[in-house]
Amino acid sequence: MNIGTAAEESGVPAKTIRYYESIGLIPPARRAENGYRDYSGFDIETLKFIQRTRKLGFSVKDVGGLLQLWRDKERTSASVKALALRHIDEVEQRIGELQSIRQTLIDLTDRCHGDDRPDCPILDEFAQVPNEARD
Amino acid sequence: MNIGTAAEESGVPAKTIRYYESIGLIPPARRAENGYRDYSGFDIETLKFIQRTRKLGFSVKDVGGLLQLWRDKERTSASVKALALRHIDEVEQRIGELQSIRQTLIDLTDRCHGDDRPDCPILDEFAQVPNEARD
DNA sequence: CTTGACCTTCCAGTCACTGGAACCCCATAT
DNA sequence: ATATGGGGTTCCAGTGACTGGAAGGTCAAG
Repeated sequence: MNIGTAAEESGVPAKTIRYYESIGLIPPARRAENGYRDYSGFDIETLKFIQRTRKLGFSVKDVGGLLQLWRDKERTSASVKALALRHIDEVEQRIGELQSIRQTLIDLTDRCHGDDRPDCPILDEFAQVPNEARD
Repeated sequence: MNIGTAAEESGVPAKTIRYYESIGLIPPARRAENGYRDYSGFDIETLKFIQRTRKLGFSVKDVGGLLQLWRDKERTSASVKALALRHIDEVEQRIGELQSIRQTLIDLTDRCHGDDRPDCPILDEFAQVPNEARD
């Protein structure tokens, strides 16, 4: 199977497959006689695995770890769960930050009339003291 | 004021101030006789403005836009509000994505016993069909 | 006069791709 | 036979927003 077909089947762009090979996330592909990369059904499964974990926000490094655990039939489920739980922590951390940002922005935009006049509480807030010096 | 002091006062690292200058987000700093960058209180205000908007997740490009609006006394509050509302949309979008990721990961980890045995629903899910083919 | 803490520039690395140039290969239509 | 179009190959550069580090100049204190 050529890289284009592998890309289609796995959902990972051809360019990205080559990139994953170049950084060692996947082993170098077998080559056909003409020099083209040649992929098997198993390779596609690996690419799909990568695709799914990437979509769940795991870093490429973590995906590498997950791939190793996947291949290692002696792994403990605890080691996998630990990696996943750590990632959940990071995601929740980020959600919290974004929610705080969101609330601040909503407070600001609520106070801005948003018309033709130049005076704007949003810019005022960006320009003035952050919060506590208003007391 | 030297760059180190400006960094301290504004909260923007010296390295980052130079970077902002290099990409044109801020104009080239005045130079003292020894060639050192020299910052004024007004420069510090600008850096603080940048710091605050960056912390609210605006891209450097958007921060540039906000700086222009800030300097332009003829701007309309509507233009500022529009930029902010657009950013709120992006933030909410991202929060939604992360919440969906979080839920998926929690569902997965809940089903994983996390002990010494190798069988693990998390890896199974990453390896198997995504969702719909389970039906 | 030396030490250490500043400052300067410039280049490289991060993360995870993505775009593009320049080239090769292959099947089909003319 | 050949032109065309669509694969594939490599390698280099760019993205965003910094950050680290090397190599060197400057300055105040001991």
